[in-house]
Amino acid sequence: MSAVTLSQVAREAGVSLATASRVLNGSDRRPAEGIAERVRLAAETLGYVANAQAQALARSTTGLVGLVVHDIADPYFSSIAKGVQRRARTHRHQLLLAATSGTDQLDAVAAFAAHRTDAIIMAGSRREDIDPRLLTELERYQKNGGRVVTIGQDWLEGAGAVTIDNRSAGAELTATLVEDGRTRFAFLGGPDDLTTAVERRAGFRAAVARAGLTPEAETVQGFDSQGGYESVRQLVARLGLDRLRGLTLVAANDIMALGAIAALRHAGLHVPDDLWVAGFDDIPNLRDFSPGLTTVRFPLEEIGETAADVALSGDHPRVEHVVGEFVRRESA
Amino acid sequence: MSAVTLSQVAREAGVSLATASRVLNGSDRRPAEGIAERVRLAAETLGYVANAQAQALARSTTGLVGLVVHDIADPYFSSIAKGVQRRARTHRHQLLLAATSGTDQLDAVAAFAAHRTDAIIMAGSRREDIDPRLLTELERYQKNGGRVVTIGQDWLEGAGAVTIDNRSAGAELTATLVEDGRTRFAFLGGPDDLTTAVERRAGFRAAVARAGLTPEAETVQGFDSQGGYESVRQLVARLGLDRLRGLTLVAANDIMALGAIAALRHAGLHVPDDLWVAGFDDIPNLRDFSPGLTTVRFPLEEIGETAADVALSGDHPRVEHVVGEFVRRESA
DNA sequence: AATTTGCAGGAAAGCGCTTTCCACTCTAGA
DNA sequence: TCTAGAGTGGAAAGCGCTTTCCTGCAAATT
Repeated sequence: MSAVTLSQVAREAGVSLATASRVLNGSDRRPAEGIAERVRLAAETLGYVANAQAQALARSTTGLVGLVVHDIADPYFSSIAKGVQRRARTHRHQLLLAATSGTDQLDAVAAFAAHRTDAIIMAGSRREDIDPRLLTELERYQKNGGRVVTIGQDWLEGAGAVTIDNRSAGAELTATLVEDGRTRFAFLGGPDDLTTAVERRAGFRAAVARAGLTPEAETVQGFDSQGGYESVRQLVARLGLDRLRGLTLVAANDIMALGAIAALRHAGLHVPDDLWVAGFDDIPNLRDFSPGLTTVRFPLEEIGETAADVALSGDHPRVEHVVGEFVRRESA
Repeated sequence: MSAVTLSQVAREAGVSLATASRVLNGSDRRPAEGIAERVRLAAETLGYVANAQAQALARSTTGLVGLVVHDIADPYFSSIAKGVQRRARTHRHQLLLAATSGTDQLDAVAAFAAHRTDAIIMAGSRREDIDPRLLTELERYQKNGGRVVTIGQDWLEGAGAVTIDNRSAGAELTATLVEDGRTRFAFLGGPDDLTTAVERRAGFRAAVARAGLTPEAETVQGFDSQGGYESVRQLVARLGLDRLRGLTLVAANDIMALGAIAALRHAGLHVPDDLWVAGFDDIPNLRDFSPGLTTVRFPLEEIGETAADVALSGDHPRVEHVVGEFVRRESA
């Protein structure tokens, strides 16, 4: 990547480097209009494009913000990413994206640190047992002036956060269903080390217990459609079709709920005639799905936007709290 | 973002800058193991993290690859992004993401050029009338040694590409349906300036004409779920419910097809009992949807991977061609 | 008329690295 | 024993910018 440099432009315009820099790349000192015009013309004819790396080095700020997600193809994360991207743009920042399908958040953070992003947004659902090296890396990053904001919970000292009240969401969803007169529940859960999944289940359990009930089953599967599907197969195997009737299945997220409904359909059970299913998140395009999924909405894009704002604007370690909103549709 | 610098490490280790650089940041010259060990220790204790900006400046290569998509929350693009991200990682590159919901691809490309990304992947569906300034910008970028690869069609001289045969896909899908004995067709189309949408429609038209038939309607709407929904409302208004029965609706993509099916459901029509619907792409999680959507599969993640490979490996202006695969499900 | 201000453009010192030379030591060949 | 050759580590010149001073000039002040 060679390219026209600022000094070529300066020479062409017959001015110094300093002047060229001042007119082209912003400064509080504005050279005289005549000169400025000459510089602009020279830049235009030569096709000058500022070198962001050099600028970053000189200014010691990069205009980059890093986002780490688990799986960018998951609508949950892609919605958040969309929000982040939108606000990053208004803050005149570029988005560096890392999808860490595995446990390699560490690599991603290290890469972002190397690129000296102005901020890092951690959207990957937190795992219960955080890799201590991740913590070390993030703390060092913060000490060097980098900002980090976590989405989900507020788990890092000195970092901003957009917290999501998964526990209450789980409890309220379940309580509402109890009020509907439901008495038999099962939870289709995600992996035990995923905080989001764990908290939603905790809320579910609390609400069920408060109603004096006992869940008939709890599964532990992947946090995706496949996980929902497998959960149902497991339930069918363990309880049998008949005992599934009349059950209310609370899935740890919408995607799992969708997978569960598909599995139920394949098993010959119909939602909501035979049993009920609810989820969390209210991912996009749920409206196209039938039966409409009863869920707890979290404004995903907005969460992304807020995260970007927290990361990129004035008062830093700020934490914004997001609560879910019960959305009643046909499935439960 | 201040941080520990290489020269601090060098001083701590009692060696020169050159040696420290050679030990820590890769070089064909490997300093003696004793010295190397000292440097590594110093780096470790000081918490050194190489400054990618400075490295980029010195090496004149950034290890960045830019991806521009229309809407990262659209499963079509997020799947591609997932593939790109995965391969970028194996090529040891970081992903710079720009979502240009509007016409501002130009800004995105300019930003990528400023950041001296090693390559730019244009996944945003091409518009029929390309902004000439976009072309200029991309050509300059290429002249400076940047690689660009386009996804969809091969519309830029000197660029790599992963071409998608939308026209054939449209034709084959339709032809297959004709073979099934369908005679009455309608096309639910995307915007007229979106090449993907236009080509799929062209294929559809050709196949219908070849069968000696005439489409009963063609709509022009957004390329999203909403567009599919609106298309159906329009059809209902224009043709009436009765004339919709027995029709085969070919939507310009899966998302539109899903929106269409939802609209039909709301209108009291059932797929596939009353009429049929088919789409394109085979986006993820379609399996959870009922009725299963008949579609033409394009391996989205794989397309992303290929694009990244074309962008980042040996022989450049390479073009890979992707053809769709008919997938029969219940909806048509 | 003599001085101070105010502001302009330019020279040059970094920003944190990589890499080319260079000087040097040590081994091996004659 | 002498010299060529093979390696070593280090000095220093960039990479393309920003920004601090500095100098010089014209306008403003007495």
